[in-house]
Amino acid sequence: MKDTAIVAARTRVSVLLPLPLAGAYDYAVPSSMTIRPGEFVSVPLNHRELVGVVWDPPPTPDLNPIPDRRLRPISGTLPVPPMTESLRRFVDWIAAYTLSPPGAVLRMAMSVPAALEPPTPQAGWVLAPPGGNSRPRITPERQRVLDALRPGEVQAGAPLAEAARVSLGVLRGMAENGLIRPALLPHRRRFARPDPAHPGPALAADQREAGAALRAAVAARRFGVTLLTGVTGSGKTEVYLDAVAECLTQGRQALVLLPEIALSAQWLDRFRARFGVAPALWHSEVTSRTRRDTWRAVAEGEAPVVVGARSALFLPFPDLGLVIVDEEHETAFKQEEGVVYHARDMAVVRARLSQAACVLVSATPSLESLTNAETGRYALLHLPERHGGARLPAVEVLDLRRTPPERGRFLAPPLVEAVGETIGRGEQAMLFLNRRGYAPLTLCRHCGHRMRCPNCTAWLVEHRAKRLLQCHHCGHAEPPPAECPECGTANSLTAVGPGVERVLEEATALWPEARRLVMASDTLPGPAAAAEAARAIQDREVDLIIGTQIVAKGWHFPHLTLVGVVDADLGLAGGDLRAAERTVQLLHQVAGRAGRAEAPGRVLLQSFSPEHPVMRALVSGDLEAFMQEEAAMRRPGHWPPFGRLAALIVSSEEEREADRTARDLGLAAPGGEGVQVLGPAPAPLALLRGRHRRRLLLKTRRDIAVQPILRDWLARVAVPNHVRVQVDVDPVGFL
DNA sequence: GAGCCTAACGTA
DNA sequence: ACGTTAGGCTCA
Repeated sequence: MKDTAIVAARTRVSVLLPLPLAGAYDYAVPSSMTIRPGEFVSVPLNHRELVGVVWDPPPTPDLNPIPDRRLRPISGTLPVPPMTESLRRFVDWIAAYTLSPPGAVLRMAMSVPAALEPPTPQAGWVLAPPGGNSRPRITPERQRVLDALRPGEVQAGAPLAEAARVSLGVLRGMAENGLIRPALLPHRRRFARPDPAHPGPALAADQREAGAALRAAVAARRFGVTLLTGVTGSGKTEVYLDAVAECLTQGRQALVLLPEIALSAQWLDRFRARFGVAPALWHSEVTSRTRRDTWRAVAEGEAPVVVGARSALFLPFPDLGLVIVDEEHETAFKQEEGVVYHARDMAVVRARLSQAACVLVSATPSLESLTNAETGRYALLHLPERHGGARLPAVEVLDLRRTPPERGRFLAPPLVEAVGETIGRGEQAMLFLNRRGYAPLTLCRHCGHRMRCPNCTAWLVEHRAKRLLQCHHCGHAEPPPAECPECGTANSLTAVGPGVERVLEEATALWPEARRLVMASDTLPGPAAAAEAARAIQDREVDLIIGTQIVAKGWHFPHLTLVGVVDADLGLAGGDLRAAERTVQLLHQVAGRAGRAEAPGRVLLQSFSPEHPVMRALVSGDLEAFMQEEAAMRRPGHWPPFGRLAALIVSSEEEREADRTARDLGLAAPGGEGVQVLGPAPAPLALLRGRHRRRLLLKTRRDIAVQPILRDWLARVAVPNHVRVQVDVDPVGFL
């Protein structure tokens, strides 16, 4: 049924409320009201008024409906464009796929309650028509106001007064004298329309070709997915911005999803270079006023392009024509709390339900997307080379067994030498270590006691600058004790292993003259700090960058020619299915920061196992072959993407309760052809935020859906209060 | 999600 | 007997 179909004849409708209820509730429609599906309505629930959305009749009618006479009436409708059918189906789809209550998903699409209220019209001033009997005096101040206002133009008081360099009192006086009159400001268009014809940067031949293919996909106005790959620095962004331009020409809206949007000032510069204006932004740092305006502008079709984090998927686009997921391999797209979903996969669904083109972009695509490209479900576009004279950096492994660092140090002599040479030449170097703080472990030299988090199965990380031992999982922090809490020996606690702070300390000793900058999430709080750091690096105010994974994300540092990876083996330990894939992706992205202009780049990987397939892939640069080996390892056991996986995480503050429920689930485990349950076993973080966690994994063949099996399974097991069973369909990272 | 009910516990 | 609090239930 189309959204526009009027169902005035209905006396009752289903209303989905943004609450974790099992389903929609029915309400009576007063005869004076015309209600369409998707309408935002205010309804009574218990003793309060709530805003919900008129939902479509459920496919199977309720066997035990509330009788009409017991229904409560809808109180009113809200003056907002109704939720589109495609967004309603998206909410239903995610709820069914993730086994979440639909209302919990709806809440994500109603995250800005203020946007649903009628906008308060803003007052301003307009020139009064000439004439009238009295001739008011025109002072210089008044003249400046008259000059600042064009005939018929309405301006708000504060900016008008500022433009005319007068106080607000002058405006009031002029109004009394009939020179100007109050008027309502026209609805301000806050989002400039990006101009698809704006002259953007010149594209190379292969970029133009890929751009044309994407344009054709957008112009088809049909659903389809394209995987856009290409080495780091090959200009993928400019290519997909071409697709955005086509989408604008088609008069439809475009959505670009980025991980860690807050840190992408450089990305916005590129957008501005292509279109002349900035896009609408959507992420957690956007202020409430802007959120409200953005939500409304999107709903009214006045924000043609939105760039945002994963939650932007739930914005009310009336005519979405293109969804782009940049850095599609990033695990940051996985939402781990509340409704557990993967934004990359949901972007594909959103595009399908909106008849839109979808483009997944990465220099290091996930095995999931590569496999979909191989089987023909996705189209594949590949940009083979860097442009502007830049070449891919040369990658070497530094064997730490043969050239170990000095005792108590973490940089091996060849790396120390390379960094010294690089900054000596006036170029920039980067040391990458994916670990915040000073040291990951504090150990008693006397008794071997390790400083552990009281709430989690984790060591406390020393942050020396803050004089704290911190847990990176729950936020627990304590000052480092003077003596060992176990054996009482004084001054016996030692820092073991490096974090970026400790690498900085070593760098300071080695190159006291070099200008150093640490980039980590806790040293760059917020987008402004990150943007400032990027500017300082681009303007060559920095010689040596020491950073965690935030340095891997899409930065363009033209003067950076050397990247040293302090611990390339980090991340390979542990039984994670995707550990190798993720390490290759991360290190390849980090390596890709080097040599993005004329000067060639060099990458040194410090490793204890240079023969590991991950190191070999990085050195050869042949990621394709590496991914094929990965595929060959996962295919026989039906591991993703060649099979399906769902995790049940059982957690409780009482260890025995968690164990008992996990065991009960294990006893009730489903089976049969192509269905397998692994566990229960302690979850990788067996204790997290004070809760004991057990995990079961359901693995099925690709042609078997996990949701009905999970629903059945959970229905057969009684879960006591205080025990939580969290369902994670398609888990990434085995937390 | 939030108010309301109930049960359990504490206090005089 | 009465007040307080925590947890569970229900909402159309």
